[in-house]
Amino acid sequence: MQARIELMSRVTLQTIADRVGVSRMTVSNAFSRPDQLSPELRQRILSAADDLGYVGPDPAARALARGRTGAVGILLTDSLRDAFTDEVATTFLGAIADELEPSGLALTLLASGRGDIVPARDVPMDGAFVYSCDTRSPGVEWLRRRKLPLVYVDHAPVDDAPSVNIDDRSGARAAAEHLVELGHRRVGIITASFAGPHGLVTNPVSTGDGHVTTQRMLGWLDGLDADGIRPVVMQLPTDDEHLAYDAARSLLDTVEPPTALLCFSDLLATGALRAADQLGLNVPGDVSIVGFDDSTLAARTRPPLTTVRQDVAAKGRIATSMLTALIEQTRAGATTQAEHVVLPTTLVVRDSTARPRAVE
Amino acid sequence: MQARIELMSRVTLQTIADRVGVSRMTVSNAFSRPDQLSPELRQRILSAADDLGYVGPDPAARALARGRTGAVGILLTDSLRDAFTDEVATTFLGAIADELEPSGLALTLLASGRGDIVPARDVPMDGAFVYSCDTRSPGVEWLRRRKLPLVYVDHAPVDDAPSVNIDDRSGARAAAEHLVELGHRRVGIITASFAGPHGLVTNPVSTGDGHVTTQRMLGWLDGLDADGIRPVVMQLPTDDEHLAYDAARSLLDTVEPPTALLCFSDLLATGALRAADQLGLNVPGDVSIVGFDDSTLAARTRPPLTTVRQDVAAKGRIATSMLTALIEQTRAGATTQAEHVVLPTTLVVRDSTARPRAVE
DNA sequence: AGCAGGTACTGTAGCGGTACAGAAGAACCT
DNA sequence: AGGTTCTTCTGTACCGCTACAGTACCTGCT
Repeated sequence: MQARIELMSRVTLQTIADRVGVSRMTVSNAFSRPDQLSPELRQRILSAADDLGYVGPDPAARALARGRTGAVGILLTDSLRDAFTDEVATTFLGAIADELEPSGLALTLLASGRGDIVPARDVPMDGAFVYSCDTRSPGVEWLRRRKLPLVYVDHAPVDDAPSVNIDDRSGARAAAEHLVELGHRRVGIITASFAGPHGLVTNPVSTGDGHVTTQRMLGWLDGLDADGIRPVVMQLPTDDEHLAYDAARSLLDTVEPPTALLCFSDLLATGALRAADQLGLNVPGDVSIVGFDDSTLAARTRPPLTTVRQDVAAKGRIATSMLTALIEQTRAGATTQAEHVVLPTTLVVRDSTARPRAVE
Repeated sequence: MQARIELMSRVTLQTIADRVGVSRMTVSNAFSRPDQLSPELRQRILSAADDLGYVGPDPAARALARGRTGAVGILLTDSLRDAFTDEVATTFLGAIADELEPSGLALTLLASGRGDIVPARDVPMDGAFVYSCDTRSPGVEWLRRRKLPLVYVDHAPVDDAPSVNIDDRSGARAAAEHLVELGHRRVGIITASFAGPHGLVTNPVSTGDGHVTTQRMLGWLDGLDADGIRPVVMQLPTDDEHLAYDAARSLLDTVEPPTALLCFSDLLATGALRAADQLGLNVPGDVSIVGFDDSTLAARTRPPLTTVRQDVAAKGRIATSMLTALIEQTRAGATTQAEHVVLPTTLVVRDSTARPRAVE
């Protein structure tokens, strides 16, 4: 117990220790390991701390000493604003936040960080989610280099780290097959890809695409190829309703328009619905439209959308338990084979798809 | 330069210093203050660091030494999941995230934290937003005790801390006056309050309510009182469309139903619209309905909603610049009078309000 | 009496950085 | 030559806390 000079300075464990006449360590224990000292002494310490206006061990100092911060990060490719506009993303975030709550971990949103401060590199955290990011994004690279426990979501699986995906390919395939079964032969696709070329695309599977984009495209092609159908593909730079509207207009306003449209998301599908409406085309009479995700939007459009359902909340829950487990494991020094979960998708048929007029 | 034993242990500044043959401080400078050493040496150090797989100064250690973490928190009363379901909240979060990006600060969502880990107390951060929280919530208390720079949003202003609010009261009043001017005399109110009693309420202004709830109620009453109108008030525990549906049904399905409904949010208003529809009542022919917020929902309902517009994005931007300024100030030791911003609200008249039949 | 086993508290040695005040030499000026 | 100023690097002293290995004393058992 060395009585340090007690200036007006900050109240620390030492301040309290000096006041009560015990060692700093005992004060620390009073806060962090109550079983290490007698209840009476602990009470004395706690009330002295209260007198001095001490709130509790400084989180930053504690983080350094303990080696953990109490927060996990989530890296999102898009600007964070976009993440908050997209219903699928917000649902996912909500599920994570919810699932994280009992563990007491906070969720830190990692901006891409222009300039010299890069959150993925500079923010203290115990682990992170990589959500729907480009594998080559600098943020991902930083997180990996930091050797943080990572869980990839909607992202091409990386060997050594656990991942959660949905079965995008099968879902897309089911959607395509559904159209084929109805008798459609001229099919348009409206998809979104931050990488690839935009506009009308001839070779729809490009290498630079995000995992989800690629998988869905492969699935659609799987379903169409069987019948030799070559779709017309419009690729948008983002998942935006207005862009989809324009794209759908230009696809539908031709001499021999597609009788059905496969869309990357329900949001794009609503744009397509609006375009059809604008052109005086009946859905599903003149053109069938299929979405993806089965967001709340899908059931509310007119007509309600045929779409591919994914369980976004489950994705969030599973990712979270994987991450907390991984953090635990890493701390314990254990090494387990990384798990790669793929959640099922199911086709939900509503009223936006029907047989094309020609075959009726 | 003391050559510490170099085990398989972690790579730190010292490891690199030993390797290159300079002091640890110089290595630190190579990363954090490039102007303090010659470009050549810096390059040597950086490449040595790269060889050793060093990512950069450990964020937790740096946070302790520098006294800042690079993240700000946001405390939300509701479960975080709710925050992600509500469009107003997500828009607000998006605006904050966006505005925060250039500063390189990350945004940490503070869960209320059951159990012994309380993020508001235990997570390292440089400041925080208190968004639409109960003044007496334990989270707020912890943040205040930590003496963190705080900005209150949609929260009763606290003297010493800056705050951002919208003019809820005037907005609500304008909505009420609009109905009065149209000739409505029997008015119902559907509001949400996590505190007060729920169901039919006789004394609509209770003390335990949130600031926003109280202000809107006062505004509505301001507008109705002038003409001696005593509204029927239904108070819901949360901002939920289904609850609003039920509430609206029970209000409208009576002998002498209100000819107009004032709703706490556009979301509640959509519930009310659905209820009217279900009861075979025409909006606005049989009943007028007014929302609040002017979210994207409002323009999309049938009929489009008359509502009170608030600029949520501006709220987020202003709150963010206030917080960053406050953090800067606090660091500089300056003390300024806390600013209390109130943003305007405006009535947006669309097609969900009209004169009541009786007076036509 | 002698010793194992608790319980309650303490001291030391970090955790991995950064701030700040030098120190040593080169460059510039009069 | 002597003084000033810059540039470039170094040493020390923390930041505030915790892990861990004691120490001291008390209890109970043989």
